[in-house]
Amino acid sequence: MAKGSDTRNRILDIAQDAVLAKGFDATSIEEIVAGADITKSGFFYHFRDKNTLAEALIDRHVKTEDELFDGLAARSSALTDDPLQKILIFLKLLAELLENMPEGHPGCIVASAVYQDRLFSNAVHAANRRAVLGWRKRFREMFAMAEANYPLHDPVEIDDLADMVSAVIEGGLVMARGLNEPDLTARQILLLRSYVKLLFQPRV
Amino acid sequence: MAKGSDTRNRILDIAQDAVLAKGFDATSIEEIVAGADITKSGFFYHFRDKNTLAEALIDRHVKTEDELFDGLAARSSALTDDPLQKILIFLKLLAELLENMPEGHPGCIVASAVYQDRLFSNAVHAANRRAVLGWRKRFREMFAMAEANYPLHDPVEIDDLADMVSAVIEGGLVMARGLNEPDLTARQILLLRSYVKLLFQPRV
DNA sequence: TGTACATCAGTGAACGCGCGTTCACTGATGTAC
DNA sequence: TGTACATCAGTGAACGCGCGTTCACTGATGTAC
Repeated sequence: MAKGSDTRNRILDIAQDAVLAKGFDATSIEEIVAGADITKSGFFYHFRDKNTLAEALIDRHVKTEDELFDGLAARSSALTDDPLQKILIFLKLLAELLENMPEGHPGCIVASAVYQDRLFSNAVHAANRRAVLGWRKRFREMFAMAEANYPLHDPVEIDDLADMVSAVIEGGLVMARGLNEPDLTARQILLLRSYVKLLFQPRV
Repeated sequence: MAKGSDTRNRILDIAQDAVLAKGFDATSIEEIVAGADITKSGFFYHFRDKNTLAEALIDRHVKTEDELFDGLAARSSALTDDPLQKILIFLKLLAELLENMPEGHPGCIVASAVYQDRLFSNAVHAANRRAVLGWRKRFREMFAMAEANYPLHDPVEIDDLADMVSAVIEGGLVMARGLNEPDLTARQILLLRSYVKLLFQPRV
């Protein structure tokens, strides 16, 4: 009944949930195939081995997240022409989105892989690296536009600022999990937004 | 020759390195005892099971880190009486410290456990929670002192600000690992410092 | 000071179970002529 | 339109290995009388 690519996506869905809940290593192929209602050999038809699953998981996750960020950027661009306001709206929308996303926020898969990296193949390592560099590039462009229009009130590197978006998200997710306070990440994003405001915004 | 507590600490040292390198699950008791030059049964004399090792690892790590933070706080207190300056110096010292600590920074063990938590017993979970709450309490006190003396230039919660220190450290470590840029974390701390300055410091 | 017993810090061998992976095979669908 | 072959999306059984854990035992040190 189900086509091959359906099964493959079902495997990825189930695997993602499990990996976010308890880590890649603790997620067995056995439990994935039980959830997807296929046999273990069915799994190996779709993925050469467990590393290939990890790679696919990261790549798909990054793609989803990129689309999500693109959407937020488009929405904030539609609301203003000012590059600084665009960032501030973007961060506000991001915080709202994270607040309404109690479990399984984006970012986790990458962080989760980062903390087990010796375990993984170079391909997985590389996928992770691409993901983080992609975030840096995206946010750097946003901040560079703001910097061109507004003088910084403190001399900081735009690249570092770009990384701070990812760092605050990732760190927020770690804290949110450790404390079981799902909205902690959103509040951290709003603090970052406050920083951006103080850093760029002309003083009254 | 070696006393019991020496062996125990040797086990913890070796386990910590391995856990930071590849995660708790991927670290086998076998490899730990090989490094510590004892037999597997020797390990089980010191730790009832693998969960108990995780607990001990977190607790010891938190203790070390608390002492480290206490040291930085004492040094910055010695340099100034002003509560805001104290925070700024503290963050500067922290950044310097992280810069000179290429591998195995503090914070990792907790984050690493956070991302595999379903795997662990409640005791491990609780140890992690205590750790994060301890950080919040420490930094909240520092920021509360500053707030009492300086008006905030943007209305933010002191508790969130306190969490931001931990979040930026944890997030920075994730990014640093993902990109293999060890000094990324230190630079993120300095950005946080810039935020604190802009948020509290009277404008000229 | 000597003896008896207890505790400490382990050893060595064995266990069973779960896991990732392989392999030969299969029924349904697609394609060529 | 029918037949032959190929590909797709799996099944089912078996594998071997590594892992966490257990258990009976041991030599060295500490303590009581």
